[in-house]
Amino acid sequence: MDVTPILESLNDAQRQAVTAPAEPTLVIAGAGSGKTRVLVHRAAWLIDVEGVSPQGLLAVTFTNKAAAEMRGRIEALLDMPVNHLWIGTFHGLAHRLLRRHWREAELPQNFQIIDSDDQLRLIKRLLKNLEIDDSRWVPREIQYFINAQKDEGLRPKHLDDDGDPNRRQMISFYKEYEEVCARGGLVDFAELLLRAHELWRDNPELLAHYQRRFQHLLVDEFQDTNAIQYAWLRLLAGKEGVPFVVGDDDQSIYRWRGARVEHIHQFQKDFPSTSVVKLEQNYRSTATILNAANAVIANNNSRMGKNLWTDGADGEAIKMYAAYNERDESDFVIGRLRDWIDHGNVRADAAILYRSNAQSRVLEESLINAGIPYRVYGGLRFFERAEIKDALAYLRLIANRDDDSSFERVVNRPTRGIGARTVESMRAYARANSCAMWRAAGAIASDTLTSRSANSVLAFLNLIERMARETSGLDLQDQVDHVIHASGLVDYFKKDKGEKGETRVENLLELVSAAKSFEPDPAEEMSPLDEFLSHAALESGEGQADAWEDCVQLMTMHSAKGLEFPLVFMCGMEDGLFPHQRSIADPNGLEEERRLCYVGITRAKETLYVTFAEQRRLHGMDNFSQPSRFIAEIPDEYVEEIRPRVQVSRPMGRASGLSRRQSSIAPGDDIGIRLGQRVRHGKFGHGVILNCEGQGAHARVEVNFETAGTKWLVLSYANLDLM
DNA sequence: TACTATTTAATTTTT
DNA sequence: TTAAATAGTA
Repeated sequence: MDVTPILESLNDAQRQAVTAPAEPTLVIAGAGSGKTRVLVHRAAWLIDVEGVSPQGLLAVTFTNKAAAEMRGRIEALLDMPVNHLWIGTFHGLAHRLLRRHWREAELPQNFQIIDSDDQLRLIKRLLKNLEIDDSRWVPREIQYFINAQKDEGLRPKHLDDDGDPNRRQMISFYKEYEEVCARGGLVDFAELLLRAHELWRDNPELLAHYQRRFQHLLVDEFQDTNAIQYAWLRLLAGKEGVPFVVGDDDQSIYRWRGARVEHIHQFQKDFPSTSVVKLEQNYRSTATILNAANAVIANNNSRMGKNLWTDGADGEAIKMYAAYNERDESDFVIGRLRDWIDHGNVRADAAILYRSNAQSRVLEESLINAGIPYRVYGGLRFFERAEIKDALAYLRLIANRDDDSSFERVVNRPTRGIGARTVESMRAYARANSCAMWRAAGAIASDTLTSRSANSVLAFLNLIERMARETSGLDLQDQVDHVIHASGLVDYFKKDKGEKGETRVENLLELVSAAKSFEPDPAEEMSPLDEFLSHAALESGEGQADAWEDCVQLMTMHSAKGLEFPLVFMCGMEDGLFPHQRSIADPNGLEEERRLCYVGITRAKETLYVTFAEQRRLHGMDNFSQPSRFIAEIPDEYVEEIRPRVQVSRPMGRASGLSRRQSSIAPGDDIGIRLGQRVRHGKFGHGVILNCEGQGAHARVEVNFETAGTKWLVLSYANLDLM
């Protein structure tokens, strides 16, 4: 067996990981150190060299994208398709198990998956049913509570209210929610994982079967596993299994979603024979960028400890720009971007990163003004669009009449004279008789309702039945095509004037082609429609279809994880924004923000800009802020400050700008001032510099004083103190 | 039922 | 500021 292709391109540490013996292995893989490569080569090594059957391997990721990439790269490396290799997301694999063993999992065969949006609607509906004031009990918080419990593997029966009435109410909502889901055959994301775990836990023979089958477990982004995912892995690994997990404790940025970095430590306790391999050589960034990242993350406690290095060049300094306000910041970014593009670079190689989505607005405006094409990541995804969800709801209702979520979604969409009151009486009936809306609708239509609304309701029921009849036996795409028309959705959106309606109709037609290109897996014992619906829930589709054009990339630092760009701007580096206000007080929160900063810095391959605004309009109010503490954590030697456009004097060194050191401004003094600089005047008190002009002894500044208003002052006389 | 005025709240988001 | 959700009105 020639192992050259699998090993030749690897460095020592990577090779050590890839060829590790069949024992639990923990790979700590720094940013850009070849994490995916190690996973891919490990799989190839096991199959090609160790002779493990592809069927004996299970590879788990968090995103569909990562799963697809891994499969593609393994196949490329082995030069053959590996169809029987299970690669998927935690949710995808859990789903597969539940479909196969729906009976043991105590689920109806045609259970449907609901996404977070469906889940939230369902909770709101539930509150209405219980006649609960949803300003006192916020649906989002209930949703968060339920998911947090499920992420921890807890059912209502495991929960204790500790005498806390608030908690007690939450638990009862959780219980209610479960009952509604059970009645409708609905499974949310967290439920997929929890059920799959219980399936194995409660069916030892089944578990034994999978334990025998999957000897080798490959896990990507291990630092992001939540309790239930980890428990699931541990069950599967049992005593004999060989988990091979790859992660980076420094890139754990999803604690708020249940991810627990601690699993990295726990893993070594649970599998005492674990060997640890650290990948620290970085192939992405310049030494300067890596040193900066290392320095920042070194401020965190409780790390595994790791230092990225490269045998490449130092590269250019990190550029820091202190903007006057967010407008100035974005103008600066766009100016630099223009230069860069003018030098023959590709727009798509540049990324603008920010902490929160709201920051994109100003940047977008500047980009539009400058005529630079851009793309914002993280918008609504295809399957999340309202019109698509409408169409899917019809399809789901055809597949499962008991799906109340879908029923309520489309019962009056397009409007067909079934108003809130009618729906309300259906709800009441359904609640009183513990039955689905579908049956309630039938019952009250023949009973309680006025003939007019009864007719409307019957028409709706007939419509669904008719569509079910007419589409049975059709190909998937014909089913979808038929439904979007017969339901009246297409006509309904056509009526919408302007571009919006057009886009919606286009999207609906796009859904038909999505169905057309969808390839059901013959191994799954589901109808193609059920499979398509599950696919739609589990894989919400790409953000935007037109990923073609060469665009500057805008995204949050969270969404940037895993990506890399030659040119990166980190914008809005201000305390309060980044680290975010809501994380600053809590040490754990702050450390997570710092990890996010680490993620951001390590996205850059060659050039990194960090910018902050001294003044920023947030929620319609002007706020003054200090540069992010993370900026101060980057050693001076790696940073070059970019001068403001106004030439008052030299920009103050970083030390003076970022520390509390005070200094008086004297004429001719080299230590100058910047726009946004806070100052104090003997008579006018505290203020902020808005504008500057002139040089040396003639230099004047415009200062906005907190109490005295805005004034122009001659620097040499004003005797301002820098604050 | 649909449109308009008012109120409210404001990280990050795989699946 | 603004977007979304709700309440009120035609």
